[in-house]
Amino acid sequence: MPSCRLADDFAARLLAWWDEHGRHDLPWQHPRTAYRVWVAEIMLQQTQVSTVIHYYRPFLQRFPDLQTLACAGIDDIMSAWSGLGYYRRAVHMHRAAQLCMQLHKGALPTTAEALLALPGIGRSTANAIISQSLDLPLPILDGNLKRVLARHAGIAGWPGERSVERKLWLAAELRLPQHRGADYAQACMDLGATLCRRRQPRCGDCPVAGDCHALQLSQQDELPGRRQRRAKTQRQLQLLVYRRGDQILLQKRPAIGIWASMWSLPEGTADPRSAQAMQVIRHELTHLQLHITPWLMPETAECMVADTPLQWYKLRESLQLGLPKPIRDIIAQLPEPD
DNA sequence: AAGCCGGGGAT
DNA sequence: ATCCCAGGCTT
Repeated sequence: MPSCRLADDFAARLLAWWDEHGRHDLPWQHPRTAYRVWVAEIMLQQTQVSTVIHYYRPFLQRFPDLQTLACAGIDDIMSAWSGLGYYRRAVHMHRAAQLCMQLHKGALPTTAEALLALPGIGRSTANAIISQSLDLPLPILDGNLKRVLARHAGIAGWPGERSVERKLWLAAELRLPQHRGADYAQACMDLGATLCRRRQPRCGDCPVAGDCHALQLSQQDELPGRRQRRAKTQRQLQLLVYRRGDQILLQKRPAIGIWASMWSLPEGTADPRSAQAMQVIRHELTHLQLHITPWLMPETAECMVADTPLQWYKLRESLQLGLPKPIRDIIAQLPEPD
């Protein structure tokens, strides 16, 4: 069967390359327990290794096992997550940990199906956890693999499209080895991260360049295809800065929407006759552009009643809470109290 | 199928 | 400025 030859060749060459040139010292590789791999995989969703590196060890120090995470308060978890972005991941992880306490005797389940049922875990993440912690060969399809496979198999189109994604999953399955599932998953990602990069791929060093479709046709720069880009919607955000001596008033964001469940500055409208507009901050997200106007409220102003919790914090303490970056920046540039 | 959800790094 | 990153969830 030709597909077996493909799998053997591809995986064997990749593994041989990885043994010598791969990354063997990432913090979640030692030991490769399910909990440690899970935390890493969630942090790594849409987030680069170079960023996650700074968060992973402190997070594990604070939440060394699944039970600790399940029993922790969401504020503690959000604080540890602060700066990583996509904060819903932290909420999902907390809920997943509690579900594991109820349904799986306090451990992560050991089948992809059961993992898939947990919030925050899709097919790729489930397979990544199983393959790495149990050393079983299962296909994964993250940003690295989408690029590697689109090029090696010559799959055109934007991977966000269903039809393209289906082809990519099939290509991933066809290349699976019989053994060394954990090393193979890591090898695939290392190939994408270090050689088969978006720009300037190092095809001269690639172990699977010999039968790479993109290289044969010089299509490395065209594959994978890009999404059609759209204009970002613009959104205004008015934030209120209430000072009381060395304290500042913060408000919990709603559980849905941007910065879900995080502490932030209260949102509302200010009277420009009494409040002082600070410098407008532009904050880019994937799908929209925020124009944030912070309003310095007069000291005598009363804060309106809100539908989410309000809390006074000392300036210095507030910066330890885990605030969205623009909020941190606004607070950091406030003048010190007299 | 398309929209939503952050922040940082590279170019 | 623009693109991309160890994606998944919701509508």
